[in-house]
Amino acid sequence: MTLAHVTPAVAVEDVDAAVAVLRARGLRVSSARRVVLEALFVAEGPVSAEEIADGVPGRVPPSDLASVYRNLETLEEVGLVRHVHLGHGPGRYALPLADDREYLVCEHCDAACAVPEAELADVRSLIQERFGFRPSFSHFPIVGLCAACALQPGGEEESHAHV
Amino acid sequence: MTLAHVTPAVAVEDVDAAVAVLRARGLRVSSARRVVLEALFVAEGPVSAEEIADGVPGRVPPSDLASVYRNLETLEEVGLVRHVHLGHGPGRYALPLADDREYLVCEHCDAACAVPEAELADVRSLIQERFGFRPSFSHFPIVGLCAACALQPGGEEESHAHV
DNA sequence: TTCGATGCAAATAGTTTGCATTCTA
DNA sequence: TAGAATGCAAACTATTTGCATCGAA
Repeated sequence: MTLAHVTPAVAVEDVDAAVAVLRARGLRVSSARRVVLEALFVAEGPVSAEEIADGVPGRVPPSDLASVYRNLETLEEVGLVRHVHLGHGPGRYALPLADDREYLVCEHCDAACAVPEAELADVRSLIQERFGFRPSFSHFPIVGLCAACALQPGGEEESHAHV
Repeated sequence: MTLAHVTPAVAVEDVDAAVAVLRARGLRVSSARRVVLEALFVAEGPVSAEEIADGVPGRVPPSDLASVYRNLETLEEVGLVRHVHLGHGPGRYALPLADDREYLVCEHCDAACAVPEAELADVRSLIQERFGFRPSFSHFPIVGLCAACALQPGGEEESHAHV
């Protein structure tokens, strides 16, 4: 599954809008599929398939993990979902919101810091000019040390991730 | 295993030199451990643990995969080995050679293009100035589209990886 | 002769697939 | 009511761990 063909993002403002997109593409709107969308709308940032399958108490019912994966794949083909690999750990899925954000992931404390994608524009063009290589920080983001962890070389094992 | 403490690289020119380093650290030199080193010296670039365990016909005998992982971990703690995550797929291990190289990985054709780490210096400093974030392209390299794949948006499923 | 390292097997995490059943369109 | 999607179980990939045995120092 080398996302060779990255479907253009389809930003929608609520579950109903997403559902309309699905119908427009001739896809069925099952409750399992709707639940995945609900979980993504409730989520504050990129979440794992397992977190989606677990549901959100009182807000989103739990669902079958395999179906979640299948639905995420379908939704991503449609453009309603994107996924990122934030260093180690499971892939994380999110809605492509209006303000596109990319991540800087700290490999020490696991914090993922979201920056507007525009702010990486000249990093991207610097790399493209020099190597003829067009980096995409949206699927495999930049990993390194956040400001805090760069300073203190010794300790700090706390994870203050805010994905 | 969040490589919080990245051991300084120890570049050696042959298996015997590596073995000497092990002994100096009070580590034992078993045949399994020596075989991992031999495989890494024979390898042309970063290889997976499984490739090491499979051995090289006529040159390096196959070995137990679990032991390979344990030895790679030990060798990495000593600084004799580094590992990278080249997009999807297994982690890949290599000796830290004198001329440090980092990778640009094409997510379309899987080619991994090695560039001298010095050539990424100002990409690194641009990111550090702007975000106070110190990127490390050595563990999770930059992923995107290589020159060839960036040009032809449609086809091309061939993998011309040269890691 | 000790304790680090091995090799096998089993466990684990993340993800995918097969298949009979369910339910949307 | 056709066939898309589900849900469960099982397979799969990458990696780790338990444990009895072996062997380097």
